[in-house]
Amino acid sequence: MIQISFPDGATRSYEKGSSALDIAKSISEGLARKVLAAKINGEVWDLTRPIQQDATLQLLTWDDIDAKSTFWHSSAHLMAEAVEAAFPGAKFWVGPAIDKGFYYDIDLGDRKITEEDLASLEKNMQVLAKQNNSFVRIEKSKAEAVAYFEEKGDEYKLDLLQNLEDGTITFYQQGGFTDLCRGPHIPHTGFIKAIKLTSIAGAYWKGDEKNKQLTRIYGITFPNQKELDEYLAMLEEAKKRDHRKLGKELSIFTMDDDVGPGLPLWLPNGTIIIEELEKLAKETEEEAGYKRVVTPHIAKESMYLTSGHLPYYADSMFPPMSMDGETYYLKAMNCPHHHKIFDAEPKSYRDMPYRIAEYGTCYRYEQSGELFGLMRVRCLHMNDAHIYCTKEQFADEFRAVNDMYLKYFKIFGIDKYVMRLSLHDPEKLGQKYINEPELWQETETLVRNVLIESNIPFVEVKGEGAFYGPKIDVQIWSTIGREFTLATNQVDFAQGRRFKLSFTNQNNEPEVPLIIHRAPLGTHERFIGFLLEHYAGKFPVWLAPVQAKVLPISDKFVEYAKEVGQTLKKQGIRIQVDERNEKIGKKIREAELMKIPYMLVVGEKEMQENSVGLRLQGKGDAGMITVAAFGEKVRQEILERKSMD
RNA sequence: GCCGUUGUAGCUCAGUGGUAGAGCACUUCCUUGGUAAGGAAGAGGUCGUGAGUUCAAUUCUCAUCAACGGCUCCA
Repeated sequence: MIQISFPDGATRSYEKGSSALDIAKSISEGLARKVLAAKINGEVWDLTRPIQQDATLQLLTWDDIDAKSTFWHSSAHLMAEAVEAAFPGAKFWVGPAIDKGFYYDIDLGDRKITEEDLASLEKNMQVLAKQNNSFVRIEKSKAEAVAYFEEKGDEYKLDLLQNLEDGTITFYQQGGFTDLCRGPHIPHTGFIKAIKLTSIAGAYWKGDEKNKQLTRIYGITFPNQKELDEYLAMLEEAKKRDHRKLGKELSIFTMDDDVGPGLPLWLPNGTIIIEELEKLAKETEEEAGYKRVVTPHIAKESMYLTSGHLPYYADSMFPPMSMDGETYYLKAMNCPHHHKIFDAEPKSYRDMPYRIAEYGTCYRYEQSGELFGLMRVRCLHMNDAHIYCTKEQFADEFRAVNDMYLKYFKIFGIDKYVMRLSLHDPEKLGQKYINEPELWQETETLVRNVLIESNIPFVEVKGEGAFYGPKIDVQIWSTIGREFTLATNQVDFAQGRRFKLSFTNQNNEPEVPLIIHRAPLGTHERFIGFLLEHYAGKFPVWLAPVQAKVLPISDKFVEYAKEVGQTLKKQGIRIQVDERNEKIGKKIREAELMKIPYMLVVGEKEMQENSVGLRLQGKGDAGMITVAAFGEKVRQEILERKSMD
């Protein structure tokens, strides 16, 4: 007998070799029908795999994230079975579960799969699923496994095998499909009731662009049709929040073929948001002891050789231009210019920390396939600043920058983000990272400690650092699930020396400053793209391009509406008057669609009482209010940069 | 940059080997209406661009540009 302990603390005895499914059945038949996989001693197992020793057991149903992964991984196998039937000889690389669904990378040889094929694959998957084929775990020795795939001529699986240790290799088989696979899997295909193959894409083998491109098919499955329908409906909802769609609807920005890809044109509405953000940044930075600077958009090649950017990033800078025998580049970053400002006048320890800030315009030649609305562009306006400080000042300065981030996030109500401590990869020292192993260690520890001391939750990621030092990136996800770095806070121990920057310390010796690069509001492009999605276009009053719109009931009240408009405009409120000869319902509808926070309906009653009929966007009629009281209320909300309830 | 898809009016989208259509938006007129679309008329497109096939191309072929879904990249 073996002892099985359950999550609630209970322990029960079972016969040696019992499976998790046997145990589930012993508890209840209903549970046994629902359960998809089991966690044995914290490791996810097939339900049918015999348990030979005492263990802790957790039965996993659809609600559990590990069960979903198992379910989707099994669905990938089911899809592979359908693909193999439709494209005999197809070779399979890997087919993992992902956040939402699964994919499989496939080498189809010369054949091509099209969107139309997806429908027939889906149908065949339905048929195969209904056969309730079991996922059978088969153990083989490595030699047997190698022989099997050599016979099959499958170089992909042979490659996978190479990296596996000698010993037992597991295969899984369902219906007519067998695959090298670590598992685990759900008991049988019958659980998969609702299937949607979502897209076809190219994907480089092993993610390396020098390798052959495989065909990747993405899909998602559910244990019932209802959940699939809900999922598809949710995707539709997400599309409505897409900043590209909202940006057009709300006249925030536009793109034009003649201007060029990735070069957004900011329309008047978008420009208002830009200016409000800059106002916020300038106030905040002024308060935090930054000085403002302005630098040119171009610089000579020599400066980027000094900075060390050129060898690392030449490919993603716009090609150089030649003038008077000199080579110039459009700037892709502001730091070298700022270093030159630091260097323009001699500095002593009394000048430190020296903080300079600029909304710098940068140009980056992002690969054409990478451009994405406002989130990934070729012309960007960065909320940039550089802090030059002594080693002793570093921790305080770095902490102050983090605090500034948190202050901003509070204003914008940003709570869904991940702070990522991005470190170097020791294997790439000298290639992707400056070859200073000890300095890396030292600064990474410094940054980590600041985060720990400030009680900021974070994750560490190797190989994501800048070439000159570690950094903290704030990661966000667009409504369609793409990941972006919204803001960044970086340490730089390299450029100070490269630019021969120094200050005179208290011992009258020259000392190289540490540099902090920071951009809490990221770039206008990405930040506004993010805000559009974050607020679903419903900007708080202080950011809203039009803060209130006066809607006269009929022509008779246009004069009064204009008066109200003038009064509020004088108070600094961004206001419009809808003078058109339209019914009030239509004026309201359009103001609602433009997501204008306050609609001021004016007619006979309001005119007599020097009032407006207040309507709140998305909430409806809020009753009468005097013009004076409304002006006071809105001025206060703007001043506080109040977020909408 | 790579794989795949798409490109028709300001927007959303139909459609055809014989030089194009709807709804909304726009203009004018009628209507003066109290909280999400009042009515009528009108104007608006060299069908992304270039070349080829054809008597004839928006439609077929090729190239190119751009957008979209991914991959790679992201100072």
